[in-house]
Amino acid sequence: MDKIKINVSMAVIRRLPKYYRYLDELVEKGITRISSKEFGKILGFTASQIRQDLNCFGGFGQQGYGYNVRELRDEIANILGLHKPNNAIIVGAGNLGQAIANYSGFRGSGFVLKAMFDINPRLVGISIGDIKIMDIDDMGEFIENTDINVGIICTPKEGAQSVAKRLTGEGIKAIWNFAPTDLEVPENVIVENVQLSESLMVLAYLMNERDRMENAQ
Amino acid sequence: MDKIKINVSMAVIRRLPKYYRYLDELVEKGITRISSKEFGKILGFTASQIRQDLNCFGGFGQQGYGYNVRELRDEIANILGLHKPNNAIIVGAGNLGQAIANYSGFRGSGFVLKAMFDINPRLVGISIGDIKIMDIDDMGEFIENTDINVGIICTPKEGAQSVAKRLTGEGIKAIWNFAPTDLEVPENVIVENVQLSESLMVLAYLMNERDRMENAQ
DNA sequence: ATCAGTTTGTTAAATAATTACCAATATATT
DNA sequence: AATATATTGGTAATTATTTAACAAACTGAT
Repeated sequence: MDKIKINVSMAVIRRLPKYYRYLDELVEKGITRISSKEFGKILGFTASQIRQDLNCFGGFGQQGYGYNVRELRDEIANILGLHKPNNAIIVGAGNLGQAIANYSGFRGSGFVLKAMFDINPRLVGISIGDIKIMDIDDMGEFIENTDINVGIICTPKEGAQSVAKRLTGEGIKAIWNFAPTDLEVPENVIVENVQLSESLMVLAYLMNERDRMENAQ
Repeated sequence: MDKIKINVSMAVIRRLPKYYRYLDELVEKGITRISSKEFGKILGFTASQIRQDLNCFGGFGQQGYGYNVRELRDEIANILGLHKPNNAIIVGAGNLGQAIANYSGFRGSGFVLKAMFDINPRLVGISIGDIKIMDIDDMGEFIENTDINVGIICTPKEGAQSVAKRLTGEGIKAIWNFAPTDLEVPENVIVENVQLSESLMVLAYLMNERDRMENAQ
């Protein structure tokens, strides 16, 4: 990694995975080079934005040529830290937790699921794929022994904050949160929320807005 | 709804569900009024931002008093269109599809799940709760007869675009997309993406960045 | 009723993000 | 080797978003 701008904005960071995804597709198609102009056309971004974004992390392109697709993909993988292994556990082994346990997107992201935990004795002992559901009281010991650094919260809203407290108490440094609530965690703990209900409400809004527009015509 | 600014930015729209969620909690706690200042403290926003956002849709507050919590919540529900019924189907009845079928967040959002569809004959015929999994070839007829206007795509990446094409061909006007790909749809069709892999990569980036910072100290 | 203290809606200022531009420098062609 | 063409990286201009400021208008207490 050549350079890293001190404060890369979240707007840029949230575009990186999309760059990565499309570059990976280009590699698979056997395309070896691409200009910001072409890439922008594919992504629906301006060429300027792509060049600005990439330049937060280094000058990966070459004048008159563009970007080497494979090289750029690997650089972005590196920036995203996709090569770094991170052991994770899921807390909450209900429908959503089980779906996440089966989630194929872990592959290639560096995250490795090591176990699931639940309070429901009916679930404890079951395996999802090769992942065991364990009692949540065994969680602390497991985290310590297995070098877990990511907790994935798939509990209902009500239990989420207490789970977060327990996880951070055990020294976990990052949480992927699917519970529909904002977690309070110590300053150095990273939380990335997946708010399904918010996404659904935005969809409702956009549908509603379109109706308003049509009626206004 | 008093007024609606012509072009409300997506930044504002994506904050509305959060306003709604917190207002709902305040109603449940029995709090009847709140100022933008207090509300901002709870949400982690500035008071200015809250007043600006709300004023895109109307003057819901009162000087010297603040906002009536219940009233404001109901106004936002109305703006989001949460009272309008929208019949939905899920396409792709694997782990994720089943988890979404059981998703409690549909309640109170106006969306009603009517059926699920899959190509896998092993899944067709099974019920998830009281929702039947049907053969995808029966989808067109079902959409027509049941007044479906939202499709929820939970298929793998590979099948997603063809499903989207089929759905829009049947006249569906909105898609909630969980497949890790960008869908091409006719102009008037709304797509809201839930990109789990992008969220996970952002988490990876932030963890990686924190490590860089710590090593730089 | 009056007055001090609040708090809004709105306008202005400041900040952030995106887009346009262009010199520098590469490639490709003759 | 010379020249035309392409394309970057960085800077400047533009646009969008957020924050600050404040007159107007309400509440609640005396």
